[in-house]
Amino acid sequence: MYKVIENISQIGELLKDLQSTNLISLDVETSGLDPHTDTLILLQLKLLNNTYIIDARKFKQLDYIIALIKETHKTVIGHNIKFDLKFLYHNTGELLLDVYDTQLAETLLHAGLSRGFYPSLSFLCKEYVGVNMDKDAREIFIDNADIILTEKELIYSAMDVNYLLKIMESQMSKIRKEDLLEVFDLEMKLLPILAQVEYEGINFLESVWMSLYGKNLDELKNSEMNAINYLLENIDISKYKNAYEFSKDLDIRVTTKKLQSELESLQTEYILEWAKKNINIKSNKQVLNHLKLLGFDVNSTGILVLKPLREKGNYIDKILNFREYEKKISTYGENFLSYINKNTGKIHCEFNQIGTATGRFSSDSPNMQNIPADQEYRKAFIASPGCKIITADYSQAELRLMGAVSGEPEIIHAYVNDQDLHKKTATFLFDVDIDNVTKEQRQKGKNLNFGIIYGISKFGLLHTFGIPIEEGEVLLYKYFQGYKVLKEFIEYAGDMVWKNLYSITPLGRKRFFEEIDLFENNKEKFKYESRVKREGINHIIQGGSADILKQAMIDIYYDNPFGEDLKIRLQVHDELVLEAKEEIVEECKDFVVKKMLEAEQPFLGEIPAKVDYSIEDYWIK
DNA sequence: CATGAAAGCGCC
DNA sequence: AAAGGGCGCTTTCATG
Repeated sequence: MYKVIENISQIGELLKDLQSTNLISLDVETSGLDPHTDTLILLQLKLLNNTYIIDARKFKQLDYIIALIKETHKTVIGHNIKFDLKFLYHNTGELLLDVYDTQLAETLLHAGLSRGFYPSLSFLCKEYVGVNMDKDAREIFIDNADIILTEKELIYSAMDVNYLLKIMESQMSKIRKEDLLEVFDLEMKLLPILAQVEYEGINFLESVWMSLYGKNLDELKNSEMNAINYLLENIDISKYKNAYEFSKDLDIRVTTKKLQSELESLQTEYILEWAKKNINIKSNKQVLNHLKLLGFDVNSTGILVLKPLREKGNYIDKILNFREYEKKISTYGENFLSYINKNTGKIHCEFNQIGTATGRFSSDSPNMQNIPADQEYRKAFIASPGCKIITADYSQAELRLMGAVSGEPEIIHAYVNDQDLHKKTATFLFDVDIDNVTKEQRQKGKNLNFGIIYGISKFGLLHTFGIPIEEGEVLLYKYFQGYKVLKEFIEYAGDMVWKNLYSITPLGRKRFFEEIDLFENNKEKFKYESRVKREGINHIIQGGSADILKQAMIDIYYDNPFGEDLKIRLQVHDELVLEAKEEIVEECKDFVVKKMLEAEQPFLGEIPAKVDYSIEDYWIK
């Protein structure tokens, strides 16, 4: 059963229980998803076998309770607890730091498995406790801040904290069995940091963004007109009897019989006018037909296919030009303003700390990890008054880590002696002295270096860089003649991944692969085996690098001597964006860089860790 | 009309 | 034999 708490006189038993246990199951009910604009309605706590439901609208000493839990270092168990932390932080000013998240733990235990796998609370209750949770309490409270509580709401709310401890215990035994304790610990320490980062958001200067929008909107319209005009001038309209014939060839959808007959009666001289209005070059299906009419032999309109065929002023040039602006206007235009928080005026994206199979973050609402790298866009994300933005990123984190985990002496030697690794690779590829490497040769060296991390083949080199198959084959051969130990490592690691059906980062993060028994044929099996090896090897490097930046974030946060004067704002895979008080920004930068280097160095052996940084009024690399 | 897949492309 | 890793957002298009 449960006990409802509405005022201070009712907390005696709760305080007594707090002295007897270190484990608290916790959940909140709110009127919506945004801590800045929505209302905290209930806080449910389960300690030992007692469930307390605090009506946060009436109970005035919530800050006291949360501070007590925080200061006595109780472990707070929740499901997607980042959400709860943000609401509690907003309502009490206290950020709980000792947490266990059942959802995050489950994600960690299944990293890489079954796409779209979503560990909901009801799923875990069924899985670990064998209980069917018939209804989610959350929905009852949405947009219902003034709800009058009846037994129904209270029972549902109590249910949400009822099984968390049991789930945690079962998960912990799995975590130990899988030897995931260290990475688990890393994730749980990171979690509250992200709650605060998301809660605080980053300043956004709408005027900078919208002046780009205005400029790009003109460019978009021009480029669209250019493309359509070019198309209509370069295909033979006279061969079509009427507009319907033309629409079929262009694959413009004609959905009704009525429209069809109208088009059939539209004679040749009116086709152009109609076409100008109805051709949609955002439709790649249509563009593919345009290209065929213009004599290009292509089966896709993707940039990798089109780029080699691009010539200044031809249709492909015009389409690619249009697409560039279309992206800017649609994803990075007016729509983006809807992410400005009504209360704070800032952007509060979500960071999903195990948003990927490899252990990298993902970001959404908005995705702050794919904002155009142009200075002009990033200038819209600015420091608060009296503050500066520090941008700090690892230099070639993945390549350094690849050198270290493989033990490849040539890579180690290059970094130890501060050589340009891409140039060094070029010396192997083209049998030249490092001082005589041309720009083009260095570029190919770079392509190969990154390609290797991704498990590229000679076909991939053709597809991505247009390097002919024969040349690609030679380049790969020479690459591995130069980096023999790396080649051995890749082969060994691939065999291990395929044998174990998981791969593992230096910190111990695992990425799992499905066991598939039944293959239709050897071809299918070979295909899967290749994929597992490729993705598994990549996980060691990509996931290993992710571990390092996560560790750095933890060290920066928990050792921060500057308090409120230094804050993490964003994370972009190998880069941190922070904000610091102007007067002490140099010291803050030194501290951040030091912590990042210290997090990376233990994984690099002899290879020196390296961090680049900048200090500006806005986000810039 | 709603929904989901696919294509395409922004970032590291 | 297959043929570069990891994401999220926007648009079109097919389906029910």
